[in-house]
Amino acid sequence: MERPKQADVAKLAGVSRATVSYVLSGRAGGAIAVADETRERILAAAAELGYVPDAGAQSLKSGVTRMIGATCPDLGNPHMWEILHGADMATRAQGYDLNIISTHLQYENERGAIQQLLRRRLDGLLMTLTNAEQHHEDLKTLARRHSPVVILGDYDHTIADLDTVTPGHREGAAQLMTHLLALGHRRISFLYGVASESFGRERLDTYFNTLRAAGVQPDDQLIEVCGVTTAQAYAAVQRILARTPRPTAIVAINDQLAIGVLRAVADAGLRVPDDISVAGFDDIDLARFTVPALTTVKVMSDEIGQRAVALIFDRLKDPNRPTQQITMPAQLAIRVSTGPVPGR
Amino acid sequence: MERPKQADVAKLAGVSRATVSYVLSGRAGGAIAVADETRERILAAAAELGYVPDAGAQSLKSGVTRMIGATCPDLGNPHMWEILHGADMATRAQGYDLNIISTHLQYENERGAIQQLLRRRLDGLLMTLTNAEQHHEDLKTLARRHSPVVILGDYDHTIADLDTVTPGHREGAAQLMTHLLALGHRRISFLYGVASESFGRERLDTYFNTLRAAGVQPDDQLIEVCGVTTAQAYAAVQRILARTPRPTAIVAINDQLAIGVLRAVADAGLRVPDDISVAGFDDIDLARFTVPALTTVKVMSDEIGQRAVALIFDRLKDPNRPTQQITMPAQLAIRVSTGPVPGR
DNA sequence: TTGAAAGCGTTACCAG
DNA sequence: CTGGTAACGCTTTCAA
Repeated sequence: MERPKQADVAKLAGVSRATVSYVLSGRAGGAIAVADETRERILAAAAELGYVPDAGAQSLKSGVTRMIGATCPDLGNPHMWEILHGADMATRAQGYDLNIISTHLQYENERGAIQQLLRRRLDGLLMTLTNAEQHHEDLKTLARRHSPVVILGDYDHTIADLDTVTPGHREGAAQLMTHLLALGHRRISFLYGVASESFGRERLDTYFNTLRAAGVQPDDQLIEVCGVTTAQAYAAVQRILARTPRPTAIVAINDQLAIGVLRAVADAGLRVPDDISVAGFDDIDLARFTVPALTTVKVMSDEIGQRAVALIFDRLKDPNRPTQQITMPAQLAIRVSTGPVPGR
Repeated sequence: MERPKQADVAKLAGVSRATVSYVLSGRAGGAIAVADETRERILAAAAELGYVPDAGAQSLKSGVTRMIGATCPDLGNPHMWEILHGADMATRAQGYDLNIISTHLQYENERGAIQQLLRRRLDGLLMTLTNAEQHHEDLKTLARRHSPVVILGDYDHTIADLDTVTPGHREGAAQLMTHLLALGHRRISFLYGVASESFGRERLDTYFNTLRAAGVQPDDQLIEVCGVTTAQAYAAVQRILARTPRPTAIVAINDQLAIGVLRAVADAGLRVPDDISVAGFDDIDLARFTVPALTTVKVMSDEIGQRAVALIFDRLKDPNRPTQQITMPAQLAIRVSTGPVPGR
């Protein structure tokens, strides 16, 4: 038999298709009563044939797929899969499947994920957007329809009114800058390696604001833009170190880049933190294992994923509820890669 | 309108549903002819309503979903997402969607992925199995049906006859051991951090065989079992270093663990490679950026994903073709974490 | 308790 | 070129 269908099970068990449906969907026993003997017979027949209901046909009828999507902008960033892990656990807990969609930081692929939401009737979608502004139109439409979509990351709520879960990067950046200023650092370089200008902007903004509030005039020369990979960060550090006077600290916009910074600094014959301090964001698992261990802003990655999924299920329950904007707390994790400014 | 359907588009354009189907599926122009003017009208109507065809209904009809699944046993292992990246690109190139399913190294979740293949009618499934033997029954069934399934990793082909793509860990392990032996190492510890006893076994076997072939009697004391996380590797190294005499080299079963080894060795006040050599497997992106840079076995992660997807499409084209077992080449990447045995 | 039949949104065939 | 109609596999009334 190529692929047994409900009718085959019914025939083998000698009952009607309706009865098979009742038993297999677990509805028998409640409102619908089915003889125990019949029930066993159906179960046995299904097992014998290796029958598996066709989810497509089921959802055509029911309108739900029990499938939730989540975009991953960069499979190479450990921070993302920590979030995805939390999302996956929360999704499974409800008996749904999580479908991870890699977007490689590309607009078309992000758009493709929205198309999957629509075409494949995903019951929900978690999105990390490289550049939300580009998706203006689509997001407006999703918002208007109260689609079960949650945006992860810093997001300009005025683009379209959607549920969001934002890591506390802003708060964390302030803590980190305060920490560095207290150690006497004034020439602090910021390594801005992201996919688009708007992404991670909140960390850069906070960098400027905190400096100014401390009476330090920011120097645009100290902002170094690079790509998202560790290798690109490594290359960018060469440029940073060539500046005179040399910065006394480098803040990378995430830990993935900070790892490249640590290595580049070591290769330049400088010591961390004696000659130069290094810090990152996210507190990925590996941050504790770099040499030296990395000072970084801990965000609650796992919980971010969980909360986002919770928002999806909330909206599924009540599609018209007002949108929610959740900002997760952050906490500076001071390790050994940051220290007093040299000569102090 | 809640969700426009084909009929709505047809009504707005003033044509029949069949015509809409022809135009939207791009079949118009060939065997079926549709007036250009009509065609434009339909496209305009679809755009105006924001019509998106229902993939569930389409695949109920066509029997295909244009969706391929891929399990990821451990989102925390960079090697995996390098493979997934390759798979994703290859999948997209064919206009299919790749659906990444996280399994957290758990049997039930791996089984769940197989269920998704069946229930959701995935057109193919890439599987990395924690313990293939456990899946004996399911795999046999899949093989019998010539299901479009590809197993990634070292796999005992006699369990069930399936397509496989295997990283060249065996060959790489031999190269690595030869390298260490040539450097004078005899007490080489092997850090075996995997989800189950069968996983990664080929590397351990090769370790034993190469030692014996070199006339070195393996010492079971030097095999240290741990979990899959960097933190667990870190803890395991404490135990390894307590051995007397202390090993002169530590081989970790993958780079993710090797990073924990590097850090633990540094924390113990030992220098790599002067006091102890360290090596790993996979050559993840980060391996070049550890301090010191890690000697490791490079496997062609991206290509592994690509080849696996190619096997899926091959089978889709010809379901009954014989199975293929592909082993990808490996290459030892000698960096600075390995050196001559101390005192030589 | 069970069977018959309608319908979910789509495609594809067959007459007009 | 277009409209009607029969599937695709399933769930769910409604009667019996």
